[in-house]
Amino acid sequence: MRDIPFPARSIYHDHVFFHLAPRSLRAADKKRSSTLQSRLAARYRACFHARPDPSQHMANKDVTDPARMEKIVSLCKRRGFIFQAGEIYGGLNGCWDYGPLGAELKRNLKDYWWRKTVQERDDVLGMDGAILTMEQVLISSGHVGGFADPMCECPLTKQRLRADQVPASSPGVEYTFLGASDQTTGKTTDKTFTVLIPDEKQDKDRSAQKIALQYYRDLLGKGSAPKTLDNGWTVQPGPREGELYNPENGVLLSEPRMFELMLKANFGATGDQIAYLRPETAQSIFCQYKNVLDSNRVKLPFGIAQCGKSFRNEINPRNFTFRSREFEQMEIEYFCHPDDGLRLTDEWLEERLKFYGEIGIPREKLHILDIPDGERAFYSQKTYDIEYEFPFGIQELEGVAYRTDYDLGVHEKGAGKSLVYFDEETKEKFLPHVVEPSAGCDRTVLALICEAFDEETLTDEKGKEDIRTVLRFVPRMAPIKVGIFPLLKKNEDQVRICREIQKILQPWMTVFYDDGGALGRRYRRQDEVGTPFCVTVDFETLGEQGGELKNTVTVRHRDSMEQERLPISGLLAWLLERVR
RNA sequence: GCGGGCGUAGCUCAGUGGUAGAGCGCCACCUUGCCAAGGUGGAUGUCGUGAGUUCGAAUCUCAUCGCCCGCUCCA
Repeated sequence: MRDIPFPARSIYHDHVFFHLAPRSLRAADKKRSSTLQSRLAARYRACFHARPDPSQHMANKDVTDPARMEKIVSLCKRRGFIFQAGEIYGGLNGCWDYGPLGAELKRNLKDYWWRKTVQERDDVLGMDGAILTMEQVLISSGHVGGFADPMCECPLTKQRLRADQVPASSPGVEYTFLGASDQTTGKTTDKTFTVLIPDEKQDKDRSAQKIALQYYRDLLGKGSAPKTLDNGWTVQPGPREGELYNPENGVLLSEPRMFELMLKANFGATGDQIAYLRPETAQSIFCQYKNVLDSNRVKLPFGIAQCGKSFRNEINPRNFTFRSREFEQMEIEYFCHPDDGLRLTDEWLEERLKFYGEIGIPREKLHILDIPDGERAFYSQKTYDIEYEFPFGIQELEGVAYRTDYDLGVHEKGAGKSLVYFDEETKEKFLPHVVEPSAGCDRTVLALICEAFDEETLTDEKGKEDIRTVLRFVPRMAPIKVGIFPLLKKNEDQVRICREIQKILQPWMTVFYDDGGALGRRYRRQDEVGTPFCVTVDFETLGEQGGELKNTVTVRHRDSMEQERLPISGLLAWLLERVR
């Protein structure tokens, strides 16, 4: 991908930059362009006071790279990173299993996050809450009822509209059609269709018939045969009380339906007790905030971190593991004095960006959105989205949200228990505010793979070209740290020494022994799964070429393909320094 | 959930009503003294699943599951 130079601009701190590499669009897809363009334009408005003309930077740069994504998905399956859940039964939509290498990768990410956020900080404690969640908790948080918007559907355009956002219709005449038939196929329908034609419209009967025919044409099949409106129609003044009409075409919308956004679990002897699978790990933290505080002698500001599974009934899982029904979150709820909330939100953003750098996602590939007023959740005073340039588009990895005292407030009220904090020093009593850096674990794993994936063209002495597929994980994320190979598998001494080296390294890191095929091929196999180092035991190791190189091995580097000679005795220390 | 496209070996795909295929990968043996594809042999499929039409279905029809694109949604 080519990058168009663009000035980064500081918006609130000198050290935080908005990365504005404007993404452009596939010229072939105009419809898509316009949506994306408007979305991007909105982002520019959101991020800048004085904004540059986005259109200047939109050209000639593909925002998506489906071919690259296909290769990544294929590699993931072929080498055992990620499989579709229940694949042999046809697969379960929106669910994925991590294979051997994927599990290592994900574990490395979670372990590193835990180490950095919990173990190496004095002010953050860990917890691990239950997945099954009481309905009461989620009623208080607003997940039951509150966030599930009733939606209506337009039978003509199939558009979905939020019932509470449909504007009132102006007075007119409501036509109800009672059915139609197709003269050639003989197909008929008695489905009714209702449309409101506003009073100011001329020739209402014709307008109503035209739109009804459009509806029945879609229903009966798109053949060219004329359709007839059977049974005529009825007319009454509209709009009727309590009914909603599509503002664009006047069509009567379907009854509002609630969308089930959470997954339920039934249990108890007769299965009539219900609980929800948590839609986020945050709620158990809020509910246990007081217990953690009381049992650990901590003072504000402090945080509680949790990593674990959450579940959402995604309408439309998509983009490989990016949007799944079951996913893992890495969340921190950082409790603080109300005066410190905004400052800490900025500090956490910076902290989290540092983290992404440490796991191998460069700052240039991250986009930070400062979500403007009106687009944030109503309780949030500040929200940053950290987005990554996936091959399928720029998508969110993490949100850093200043949630004020909303969460503790609703649980205090819902549970009827005081969650007020008493500051010994200032003698002040208050409900703590919360800053929440909430990261998607599976998304980050996907970002790690996407970022690491590379195809390198090598040219040998004869000028022959060869493509090397390599995953350039930073060593601390790599599923396998070291490959161990005998130069010749028939040489018993080489094999024995390899096994000895394996025993030395195994307690400290993942290693992989391989003696299959030519040595170069083994190197390439490890490149493809991102193993940063390979150790080869050869004839020098055995001391056959004079004693000088005895007990040394070749260490080969994944990225440069260069080699160096190291003594076996120093191997463990040398590797530990580089893989942690 | 709606509309369009698609589903054949581990992967990428060819095969449009008449014996299930190719390349790569994989396994075994040989060869190989440090960057893949040299030799010999081998395994692999209920053609996504189920029903229907047909003497006969990977191929046609319907349903279903899944994937991709677009809408919609994303606390």
